[in-house]
Amino acid sequence: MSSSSAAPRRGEKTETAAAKPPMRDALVAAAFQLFLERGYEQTTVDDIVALAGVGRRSFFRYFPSKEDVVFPDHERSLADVTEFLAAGDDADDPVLRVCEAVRLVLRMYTENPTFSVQRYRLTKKVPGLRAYELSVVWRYERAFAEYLRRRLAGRRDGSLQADVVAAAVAAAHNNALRSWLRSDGKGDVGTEMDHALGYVHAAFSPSPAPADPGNAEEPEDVVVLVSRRGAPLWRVVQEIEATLGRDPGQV
Amino acid sequence: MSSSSAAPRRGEKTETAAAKPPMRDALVAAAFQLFLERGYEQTTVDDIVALAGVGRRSFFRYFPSKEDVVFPDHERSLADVTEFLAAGDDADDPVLRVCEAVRLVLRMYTENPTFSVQRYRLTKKVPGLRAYELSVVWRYERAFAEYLRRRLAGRRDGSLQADVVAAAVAAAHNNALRSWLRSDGKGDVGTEMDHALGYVHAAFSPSPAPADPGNAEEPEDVVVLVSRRGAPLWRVVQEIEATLGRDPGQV
DNA sequence: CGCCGGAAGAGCACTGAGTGCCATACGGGA
DNA sequence: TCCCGTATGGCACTCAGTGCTCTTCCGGCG
Repeated sequence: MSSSSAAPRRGEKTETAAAKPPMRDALVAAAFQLFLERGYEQTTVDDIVALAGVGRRSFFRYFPSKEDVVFPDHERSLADVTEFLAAGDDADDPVLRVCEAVRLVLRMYTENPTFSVQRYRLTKKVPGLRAYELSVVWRYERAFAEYLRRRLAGRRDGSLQADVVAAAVAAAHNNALRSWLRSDGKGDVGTEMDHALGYVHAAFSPSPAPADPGNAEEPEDVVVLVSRRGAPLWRVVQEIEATLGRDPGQV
Repeated sequence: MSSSSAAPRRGEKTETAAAKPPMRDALVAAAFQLFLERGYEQTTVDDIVALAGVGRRSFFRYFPSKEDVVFPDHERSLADVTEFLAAGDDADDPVLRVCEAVRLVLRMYTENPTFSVQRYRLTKKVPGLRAYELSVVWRYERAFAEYLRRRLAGRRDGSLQADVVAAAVAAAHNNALRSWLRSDGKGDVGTEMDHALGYVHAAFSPSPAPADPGNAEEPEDVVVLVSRRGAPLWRVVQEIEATLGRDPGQV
């Protein structure tokens, strides 16, 4: 019901990664059936394992906590994202690379729209699940920020830029995703996501100094002119400082 | 040890809000003493109440969960932030208003540096506390985003801008705050915070249409020119679209 | 002076999540 | 057939969190 595994026979070991045991899927299916019937908090782990016909101890072998059964694919998705970022070429725009990475996360949601919508309804109602989802999203954001920190190393305010851009990309992703989930998975998320990411990318001057000259990408020319009157003076000074410091020699 | 209450005598009711019972502070003090001695997870609630000399049930009267005792001031701080944002004039720059609001959060940390540093060391080590802190930060971010959503209503991509700006402001705040906490509370957080917020504010063209003409602030003139070659065409189109759509008539 | 009523706390029993440990069943290889 | 590693089931236990009741304290009031 939940994931993409296609009937791995028991005991079969695929050469690359672990084949998903059917028990895991059975637990997810049983859990969601009960969660949708009675609600998350009204369902105990004993109820789930009773419906799935397995022992209680087995549940916690597959899911470290009751909350984990609601997000069965995030571990793999997070691994995909970090791998994707680690495999990146040093020539491409770091911000764009993160935008590409966040589309991997989106893909995990769109692979199974009905499941994602059901889960969204759950997380919207249950505070505990909302908190858990936050910690999941935070791990993606950390992966983005650490990648950007590596790529922006040496740049002035590189650490700050990494954190802010990672948060902005994640927020844009969440905005488009939630809009899509609210509409029951109808509409074109991809386009909406690109629009949101385009907004973020335009807001932050990307302009990486390409390590490999002669590659396909040329650095962007960005001009930012900020003029303010009547505002608190210290604010203006900081804005100018930040604008100038964002990428020296470019403004 | 923890908060700012100055010995409210028992039974005394201040006219405005609830006077803080000393038991609450005693519980926080006992909890932190044990947390620092043996660690968070190695300390049970029974240990805390035994040290504080109160009944176990009383602990949960003051703190809904064991995690809450680590963040005893956030509820008040969150209330301050929402109140501050609700009291805002419709004339001022919404992004700057949020930047001011986030300084209220910073103030809560700087009011008691040693306490904040101790808590930072705890949250850095304990995953459960990290998750809890995320949910706390998320509530601030939601307050920012909802305020911005109100102020940017009607604007194209107003909801998106609200989410992204709120996330960026929160990320800038966290970046400066964490840097300060890592250095044991030494250094000038305020300046660092202003620098980070200035970066965020410069990245997003703030330009509110002032509801009250003739107020102190004039709208900013912002010109953003993005030129890219060799990049995926759809990306360029989205960037231009996002840049143009950010505030019609301004670019 | 004694009674009363509400608020704050203590004590207790209970549910449910999560863990450690051991027994058992299955399946492949020697 | 035996052996061994793995997957699973079955306890028993700790601990967070909750509902309930009883007590205590305190201020007001007849």
